[in-house]
Amino acid sequence: MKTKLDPSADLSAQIAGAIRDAIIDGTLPVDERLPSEVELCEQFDVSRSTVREALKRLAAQSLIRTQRGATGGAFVKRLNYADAYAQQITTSTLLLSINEIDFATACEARFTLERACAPLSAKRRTPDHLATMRAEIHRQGQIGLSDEAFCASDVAFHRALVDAAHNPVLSYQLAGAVEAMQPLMNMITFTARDRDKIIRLHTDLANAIEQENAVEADQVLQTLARETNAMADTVFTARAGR
Amino acid sequence: MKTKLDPSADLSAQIAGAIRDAIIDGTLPVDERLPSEVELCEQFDVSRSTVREALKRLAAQSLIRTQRGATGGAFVKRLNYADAYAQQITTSTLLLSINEIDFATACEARFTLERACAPLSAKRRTPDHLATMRAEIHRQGQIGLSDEAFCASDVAFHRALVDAAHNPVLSYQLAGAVEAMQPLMNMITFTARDRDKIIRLHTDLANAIEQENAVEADQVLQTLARETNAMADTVFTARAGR
DNA sequence: GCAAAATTAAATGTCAGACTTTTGAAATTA
DNA sequence: TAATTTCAAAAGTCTGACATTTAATTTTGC
Repeated sequence: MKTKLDPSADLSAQIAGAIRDAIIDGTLPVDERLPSEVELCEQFDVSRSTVREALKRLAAQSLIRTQRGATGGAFVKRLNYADAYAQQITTSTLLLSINEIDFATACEARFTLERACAPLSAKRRTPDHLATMRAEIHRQGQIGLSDEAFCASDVAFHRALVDAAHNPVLSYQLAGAVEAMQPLMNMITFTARDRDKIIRLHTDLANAIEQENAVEADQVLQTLARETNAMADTVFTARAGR
Repeated sequence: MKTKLDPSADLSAQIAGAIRDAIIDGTLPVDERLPSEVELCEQFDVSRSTVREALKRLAAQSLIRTQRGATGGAFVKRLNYADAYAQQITTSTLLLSINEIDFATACEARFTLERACAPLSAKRRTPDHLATMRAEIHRQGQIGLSDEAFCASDVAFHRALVDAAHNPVLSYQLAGAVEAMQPLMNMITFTARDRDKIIRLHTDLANAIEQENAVEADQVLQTLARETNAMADTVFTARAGR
């Protein structure tokens, strides 16, 4: 079964597109083995290099995995959350940095999404998630903690808050927003007073979630959003002044 | 400057990773030309096929674009929203379908995110967005409209609602959630009465947004979420019964 | 001298064929 | 029967060639 391609356009992109479509619409189910490279050469009437370039494109999108050896080949990959996260985060991070999204916009998006999540988290949180949140709060209070480590802990704290909603789709969407902001957050140097303020708000938030108090959690998140913006403003105006 | 690679692992993946890192951390700025394929061969001490496979991986993630000809080469691409959307939607769609996310979970995520957006939309909506919403409502009322077209219009309506918040990061995040749900939505056949109900709620929602009434908009969205779940339940239990 | 046309060079795109490495299965042997 | 060897299929890599595209350069014609 020869499949026709447009010889004037990029062949490997066309082949990758054809296979991608077959995966998305279910023609090629998960764990199905694709034809071998040589068979694909014959099917599309191209050389092996071209087929291989197409397969690498698909591998880069986590659509296939390959195995070497006798029973090896390219298989439709069961896309897992870890791979999807990783891809979403590179894309989101680049989108923010390249398109010069300002801190306020990214911050608004992040806290808007988190506030949406909070009522569900308050209702469904388990001791496990609360423990993670408390542990991160404790870490944030340690002296000598670098700004990067503080920000990383901040991400972990908010991640736990989101995961507590027990909705994998929400977790997936929000992970992108929160993690993509990290490079922006890392531009800020937090003063000791800033950190204290954040830690206090985190504690309030954890308490509200523990008490299943969605209204209180929402208010804390609003305050946290305002404070974060204010801190960023201070840093950026000071930097612009020099 | 030779860069060392681990010869036991996938070479093209390592090269792609090295270049990707350089792009993400800003070492390679937007529109910068990468070394030519031959130069990359020398730098990494591999053959041209391997270099090309690495470049195709990067192209698949929209990190580079290539130009042929004398002054051509591979350039760091300015990632735009359209490309980022497209990638996010393929990933989200696959994640939902492959991991058997149930309708209720996806639906909850979608409406939770939309409800987060609604207050901002109510505050910032322009006549333009309202006009789009009204136009889609009108289309949804046309007789003889196929289920697919109805769903597509539904997506367009909610997209306009989200875009009215005037936050590109929110639009980006939500587009993934809403569009990824479309295959699930397309499994549902809406009865005429269902459509009427949805159209009435859409009208209420557009009115609330027009009147800048965030509370009302939130309540309508909650109702819409409940109704959508109920309709899906009816369809799925009926299907399971047979 | 200037504009159009032809040439050239550099880069990606494609192809063909060889060799290497991995890996499971089959054949052989103790 | 169990361990070992052999084999074959498949992906991974390399080399070298040719095709195509594109901009810069050179040549030509007036």
